[in-house]
This record gives sequence, C-alpha cells and structure tokens, in this order.
Amino acid sequence: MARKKIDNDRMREEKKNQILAGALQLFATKGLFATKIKDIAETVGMAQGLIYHYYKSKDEIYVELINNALDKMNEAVLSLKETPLPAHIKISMAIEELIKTIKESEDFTQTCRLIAHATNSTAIPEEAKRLINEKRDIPYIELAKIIAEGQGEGRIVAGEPMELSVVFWTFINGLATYKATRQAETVIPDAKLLIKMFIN
Amino acid sequence: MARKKIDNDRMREEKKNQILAGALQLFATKGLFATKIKDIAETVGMAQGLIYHYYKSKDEIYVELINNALDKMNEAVLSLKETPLPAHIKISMAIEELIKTIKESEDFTQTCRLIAHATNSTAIPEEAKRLINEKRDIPYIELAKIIAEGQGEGRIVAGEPMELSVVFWTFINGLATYKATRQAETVIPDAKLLIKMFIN
DNA sequence: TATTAAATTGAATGAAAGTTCAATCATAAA
DNA sequence: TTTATGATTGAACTTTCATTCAATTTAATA
Repeated sequence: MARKKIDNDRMREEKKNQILAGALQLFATKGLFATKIKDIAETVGMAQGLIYHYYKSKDEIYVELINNALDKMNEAVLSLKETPLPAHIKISMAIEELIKTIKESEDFTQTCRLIAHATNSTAIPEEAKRLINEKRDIPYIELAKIIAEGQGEGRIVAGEPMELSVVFWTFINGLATYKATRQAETVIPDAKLLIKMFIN
Repeated sequence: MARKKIDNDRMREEKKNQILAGALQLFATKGLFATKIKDIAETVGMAQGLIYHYYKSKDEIYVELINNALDKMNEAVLSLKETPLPAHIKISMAIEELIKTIKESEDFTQTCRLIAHATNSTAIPEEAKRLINEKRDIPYIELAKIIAEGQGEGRIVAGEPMELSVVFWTFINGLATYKATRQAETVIPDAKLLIKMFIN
C-alpha cells in the first residue's frame, strides 16, 4: 500500500474542505452559474482537473454547500429551543446574537447570501431544491413556537405567532443580504430597537 | 419609403416591450446567467436571431430591466414623499400598501426578485452595478427623512431614523423575496402588526 | 531502493450558448 | 403591381465551459 488509509482519508477531507471554502466564497458572491470551475480551481490554487478528483461535478459541490448552510442555520435555532430560559429572553438573546453576528461574521453573511441565491433561483440542481424545501421552514416554525410560549407569559407582543416569526426572519434575512452586498459604511440597526418591537 | 416612420417606431417599441416582459419573468426567477437567449426567444415566441434585431446583447436587455425596476421602486417612495399627509400616516399607509401589493401583485414581487438577484450577485454587467449603486439607497434615505419628521411630531417610535428605515426596508425586501419564492401557502403578516412596531 | 496507489497536471473533448449573417418574407408607399 | 425597407428566420460561427483523460509526480511502505 502506498500510504496509511486513515491519514489518506483525513488529507482527502482537508482538500475537500479547501475546495468547499473557496467555492463558498464564489457561489455566495456570484451565484452558481456565474461561478466557473476554473474560478474555483484558481481560488483554491489547484489545477482544474484536480477538482474532479474530489467532486463528481460542480453541482455536487454546490449541493454540499447548500446542505451545510441550511444545517448551520437550523442548528442555531434548535439550540436556542433547548436553552432553559423564558421565551422572551430567548428572543432578546437571539436578536442580540444575530445582529452581532451579521455585523461581525463574514462567514455568516456569506452563508446567508448563498442561501439567498439558492432560494431566489429556480435554476438550481434538483437536489438543492429538495434540501431547501425540506429545511428552510424549520426556523420559522421553531421561532413561532417560542413566540407563542412568550405570549402565554405576557412578555411578547400580540399577534399570530407565525406572522411574527415571518416578520422576524424575513427581517434578519433581509438585513444579512443588505450587509453582505454593501461596503463598510453600512447602517446596522441597534438590537434594542428590535427588541422593543417584539417584547412587551 | 416602406412604412410610416411613426407607426414603425411604435411597433418596434411594442416588440421591445414584449421581449422585456418575457425576459423579466426569466431573469427574475432564474437570474441572469441561467437565463439563455433561447429561453427568452421561446418565451416571447420569436426566433433567437430576432432578439438581436431589437437588442444588442443579453446584457443590454438585463440592464434596461434593472433600470426600470429601480425606477419603479423609487417612484413609489418619491410620490409618498410628496403626499400632503402627516409623516406617521404616510408610514402606516406605506406599510398597508406594501403588504397588500406583496400579497396581490405578481409583478411587484417579480421586480423585487429581479433586484434581489442583481444586488446579490457581483457577476452582473458593470452598467447594472453602476445603476444599483446610484439608485438603491434612495428609498432608505427618503424614508429616514419621513421617520425623522414623524418622530418630531411624537408619532413614530424612538431610534435613529436611518436605522429604523433599514429595519423597514430590509423587512419589506425580505418579505417580498419570501413570498416570491414560495407556493401559495405563504403566511403574510398583517399590516397592523407592523404598524404597531413603528407608530406610537 | 523498488513498488504502488493516490495526487496532480494540463491538454483534449464535446456540448452549450451568445452572436452574426445571408436569405426570405411582409407590407406600406409609389 | 412594383419596390424598398424593415421584420423574421434558422443555420453558421465562435467562444466558453464542464468534464475527461493520458501522462507525470509524490511519497509511504516493503
């Protein structure tokens, strides 16, 4: 044998991650169709053909990234759900956390941007569509539950929980896109402003 | 001469509008790069070559659509500005109007979607980038002025006017995208819910 | 050192896709 | 009816791009 199988697998994983990282940048900023395999190869510094040693196709890379992105988004909500705190505190914390992340984390806004591209276009791989349909409503549904709970405790403003959840997430989504697509001079609303809109 | 120049020009305009209408559908749903000239030709029922009798390139069609879309968005805000009403009424009216339009107007959500695609991608024609940079901040700025006015009258919630304006528009944007990319069973928040968030 | 499997390269392939073009058609004016 | 001009077509041309592949390099082990 040429090399220990275990080491080999790890190195292969690392290379795949390099490709994913480069591809994420490009897919997030340019979209699936404007991103060429050549771009990805250049970004990660390997020959064009080598990409195909690690992935079957451009679509396969894309689908893996979409899946990771959706999971990352949902993990955050589901962990919020588990936190043992009153519902209205969960919401305030989430707002503060999200605003801060949008301000500071390049990675988060990239991820949002990738998802925005994907949900916005009907011309994506079937598998990506499937994943999106399966996973993108989870944050809406989970947050609506928390909102209903907080309303029961009289600490969250009145209104249909699902409607409030839609307000919340469409705003967060919109803000992440707003931030991602502008230069430094972006105005990001203060978290307190938003907390006042949702909490009694 | 073969034909009256005036009639001719009008017919030419009509044909160009047909192309624009078909292209808008496609660019809005699939994006610039996934939309092929062949698709546009099929959608509007003409031969591929004929498109080039009316437009120099795919990019030219795209840029014209982006320009129209941005102008349409801005006209709405600027006309709101002119309306002789107290600021807080303007805001409530705008919210009601926008929510209703998002619910009912396919055309409006398509336009939002086109702009979303364009602002989200760096891989668009230079001229489109220029137009976006020039025009996309107008709604934010104009609304911030109205908000400041309403705060002076004590009828709009406290907060930096520009921050509130960003909350407003990123939400509207997010909601339009949310609506555009889902089937019929969409939850659209009640306008009253939002009015309560902005108005004292 | 020799061997072998995987990594890597860069050119070749083939399929789109944007654009051009020569030829034909339609129609309003003369 | 003839004619001239614009509309229309569909094939040809060209470029770009995803993918494949034959050949080379690398490096761990025997």
